[in-house]
Amino acid sequence: MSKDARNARTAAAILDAAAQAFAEHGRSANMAEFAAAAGVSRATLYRYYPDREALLEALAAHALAEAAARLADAGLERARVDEAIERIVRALAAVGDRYAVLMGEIKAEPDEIERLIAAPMRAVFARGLESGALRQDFSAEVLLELFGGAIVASLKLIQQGRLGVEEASAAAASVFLDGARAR
Amino acid sequence: MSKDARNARTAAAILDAAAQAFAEHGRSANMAEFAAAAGVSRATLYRYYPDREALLEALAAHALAEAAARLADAGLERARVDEAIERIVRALAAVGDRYAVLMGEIKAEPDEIERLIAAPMRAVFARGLESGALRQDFSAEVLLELFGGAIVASLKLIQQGRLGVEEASAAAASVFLDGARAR
DNA sequence: TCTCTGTGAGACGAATGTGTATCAATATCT
DNA sequence: AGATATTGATACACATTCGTCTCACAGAGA
Repeated sequence: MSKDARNARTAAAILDAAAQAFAEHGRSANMAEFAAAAGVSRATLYRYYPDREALLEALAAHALAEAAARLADAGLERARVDEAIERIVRALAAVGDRYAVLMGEIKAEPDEIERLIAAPMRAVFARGLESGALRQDFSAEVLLELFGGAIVASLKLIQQGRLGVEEASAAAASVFLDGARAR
Repeated sequence: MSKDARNARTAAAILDAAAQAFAEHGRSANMAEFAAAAGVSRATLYRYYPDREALLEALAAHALAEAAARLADAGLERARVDEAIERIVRALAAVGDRYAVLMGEIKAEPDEIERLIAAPMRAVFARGLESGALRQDFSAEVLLELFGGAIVASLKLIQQGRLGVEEASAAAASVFLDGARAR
């Protein structure tokens, strides 16, 4: 294996371990804990990520990229609005399952989040409002926020092991959708 | 004013200021910041609350007591299920508006939370399931969690100033209720 | 084998936050 | 006014974490 490839592999391994350690120890996880989780010395960790912020940034970028990829793969614009909403829940639940703790801590560019995550969702809701599939008495923004609440709730159910990913996604999508649908 | 009354007043003032500072500076607020927010020296702060944990505990107890009081005043058991759910949202939105940041940080006794907050809500949902007012395909636990997600979403809308307390409460209650109601 | 690169181990200084102690100044009570 | 309690300011010891640095060691490649 070339040294570049090995470096990239180590960097990725550190990132994966960091994500896990972050989920376990919470927001206050040390660089030492990240290093330990990655099976690497603290010195090495600093060689790959010059400081804590860089690590968190890389972590956020990683999670963001994965979520964006799943969302892009979901073919939202070609699906009916209610089907699209179900797909969004499933896509984000699958990713958020591993990165949920980052939610309140992310250092990613808000522009990127807006462009890759919020915009596609917003488009679905706008379409739903325009086509009359969604109730008209609340704005897309408000519906989007409530939808986010449902997703977060489903993530909690998943993390507590009370429901599987599929069940939790279905519950969140079904309840939200029945509530947000035009009658 | 007697010294006891004055002490109590100072303690309360510190607590109020701490709640505000906590909401502003977030989870990592210093004792120094709490003291400054209360217009009191750090030494005095330590005289009233021997350590950080004691302060946070008192803060949580305060918030919990207020939420519990509002919930108890709501007369949930005497209202129809959907009306009770609307009242819960309004009650918790009014309190959570000021204490939302504590959500993930509370040091309160889980028993107390269960007894004062979760149990009354659970009772409403159990009643709704039993009477057929709520859909039967999800457990009370799951519905409760999704309901919590809706409430948190409404708190976010309130804090961002995008909706008033009344509007946000109404939106959360209406969307959740339409989604959770039996058809 | 020799060299080079990456790594682990550990020491280190700087910064920050916590909780304690002291003392002078101020407000309150008698 | 005089005694007492409360406060602010300040200094301190202690712990934690961060980020840097050095050095010895092991493995890959020439």
